[in-house]
Amino acid sequence: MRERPDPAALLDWYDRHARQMPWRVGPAARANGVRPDPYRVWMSEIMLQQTTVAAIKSYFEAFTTRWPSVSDLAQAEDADVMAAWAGLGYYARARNLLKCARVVHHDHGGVFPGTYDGLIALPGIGPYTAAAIASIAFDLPETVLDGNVERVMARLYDDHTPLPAAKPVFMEYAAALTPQERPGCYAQAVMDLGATICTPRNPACDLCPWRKSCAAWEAGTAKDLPKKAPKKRKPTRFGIAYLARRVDGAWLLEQRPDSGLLGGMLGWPGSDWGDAPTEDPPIRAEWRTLPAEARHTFTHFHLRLTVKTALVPMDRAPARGFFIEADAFDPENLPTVMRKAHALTKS
DNA sequence: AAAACGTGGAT
DNA sequence: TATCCAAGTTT
Repeated sequence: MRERPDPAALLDWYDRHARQMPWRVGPAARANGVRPDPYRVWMSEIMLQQTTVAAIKSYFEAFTTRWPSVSDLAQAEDADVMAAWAGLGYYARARNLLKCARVVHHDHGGVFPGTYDGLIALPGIGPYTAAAIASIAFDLPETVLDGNVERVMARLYDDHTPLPAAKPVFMEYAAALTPQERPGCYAQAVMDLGATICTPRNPACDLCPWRKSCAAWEAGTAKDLPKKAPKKRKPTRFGIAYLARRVDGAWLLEQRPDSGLLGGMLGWPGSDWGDAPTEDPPIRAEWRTLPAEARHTFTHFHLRLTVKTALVPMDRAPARGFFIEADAFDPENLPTVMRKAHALTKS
């Protein structure tokens, strides 16, 4: 007979195997009443949305060093924050990060709300992140349901209902297991379990503290769960990017509109991205087409970008965009697709 | 409620 | 090379 999953067994496992992260307070220190800085927890959770721990590492370090508190961040320039986020993706997160910091600074005295309802009212904080901050930073018994927890629940209950339709049910499973004791450790424990043991492929069931409680283990179906709705295939779009360099070395860039793809980021002026882009140079010049195109894949389409370059005189005004002096230009401040286009000019 | 929204690493 | 995947939110 299968046993009910025991939160205490997972907590015991976590006490021995908790991963260390720069924003975490380990189980031992927590037992002594130490809690993590809500600002750092929040920052980590926003960065971790659909993003791996490895990918955010240097960004978390850079952000928290440069802006040690939420009030510091609230007073930052938009352009500095967007530039610092460049390369991490999902740029709405950066815009909302700044919005959220400013609301916390101006409306909450620089102190994060200590409730789920207070947190979810903030920009960029949805159901998962509100529960994560409430539990991890404030030790409230809120239930986190992220991709890890969904996978763990699908397997514990051998539930073959495809995601995302299964989400409400998985939430019920997860909520029923959330303990009143040590909810902050528990939230991190169940996500650590999903990240290190109950992994998407080749789960390490032998090492799992919940193996005896796992219906999928019993049924031998763990590796096939969770089921997911079939994905749509990505279409290919085409575009043109115009990389103009002034004779003094300055580059012609533009700030993209706040909404939509790469919103709020710097980028090369270009055509629309579609089936057959039309020429639309941002400045009069003799344009040369580079032999290779920049290829990049976004969430929902592939892009093949034709890169055109030109050298322009000092006194010529652009129709779109603005020149950035060579000294002030850093391709690291651009989103990845724009970095790729720039890199092609150097080979 | 389905679609938009990035990127890099693993397989 | 193609596909999947990673601590989701917004519209």
